[in-house]
Amino acid sequence: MTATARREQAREEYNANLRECPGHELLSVISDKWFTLVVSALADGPMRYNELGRTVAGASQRMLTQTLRRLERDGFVTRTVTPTVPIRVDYELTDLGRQIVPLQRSIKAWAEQHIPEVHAARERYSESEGE
Amino acid sequence: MTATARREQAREEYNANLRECPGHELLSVISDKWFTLVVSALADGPMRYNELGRTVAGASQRMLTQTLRRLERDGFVTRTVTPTVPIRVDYELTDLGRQIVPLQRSIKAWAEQHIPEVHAARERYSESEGE
DNA sequence: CAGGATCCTAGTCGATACTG
DNA sequence: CAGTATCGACTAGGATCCTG
Repeated sequence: MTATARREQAREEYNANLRECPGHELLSVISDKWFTLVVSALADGPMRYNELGRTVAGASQRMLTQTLRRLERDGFVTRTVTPTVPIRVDYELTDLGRQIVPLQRSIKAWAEQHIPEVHAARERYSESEGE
Repeated sequence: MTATARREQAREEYNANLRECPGHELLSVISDKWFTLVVSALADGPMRYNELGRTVAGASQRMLTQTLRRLERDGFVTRTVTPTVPIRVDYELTDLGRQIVPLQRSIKAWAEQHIPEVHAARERYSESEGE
């Protein structure tokens, strides 16, 4: 089992390296299913929790909360609680949050330009490989 | 159960929309754990299967094969079989594959510039929230 | 050499129900 | 209103063994 253990350790070290790589770390953050949606929803201005839930329709409460917590933790949004009754919570992009919008746009631009080629490639592939 | 069914359908429609959105589709492709590694390995020139396995150390055979198949299917790499004994298979970036390198670089650039801010935000967060 | 097939586990995600 | 807690379904990913 020594070989197995050694492999496992190698893999973990490798994963650790990957996690430390800024590029991959950022990718894992922005490729989150809801990240982009929430950020672009907030790009137009601050929003309250339920308002976000309606705008980003499709997100369960759990996912919305989780995404917002992550965004707050990573410094992309601020969370402002107004302890009225009923309570009011506003989310707003930080400077960092606003700075990621251009990057998202360039990704989107690349996608719109080249995704058709990907689709074409897929069709050729499934054609030649049968079904 | 009608309400449940309706919600489920709404969610699936939403997911379908997301999948049709080029931006998210691209993100789901390039955020794959091994995609970037394989592409940048191939950026220096064609490589054989085992060669790739060594360069992208940490990938299991299964993942390597899976990633390569996806890359081939999506038109990012070509797979060339030379039926010698033993068999030889070369992988090489296509034009499309080469065109994604600049995008990866701009993502990496953003990451290297701003990830430190994310880390700082995380420290503040875990400090203030205890633990 | 370059994979395919199989099994298995750890984490992800959504639904549901409950709370300050 | 803005969440938290818990549960089950699902699946991605790795290990392992086998083949043309």
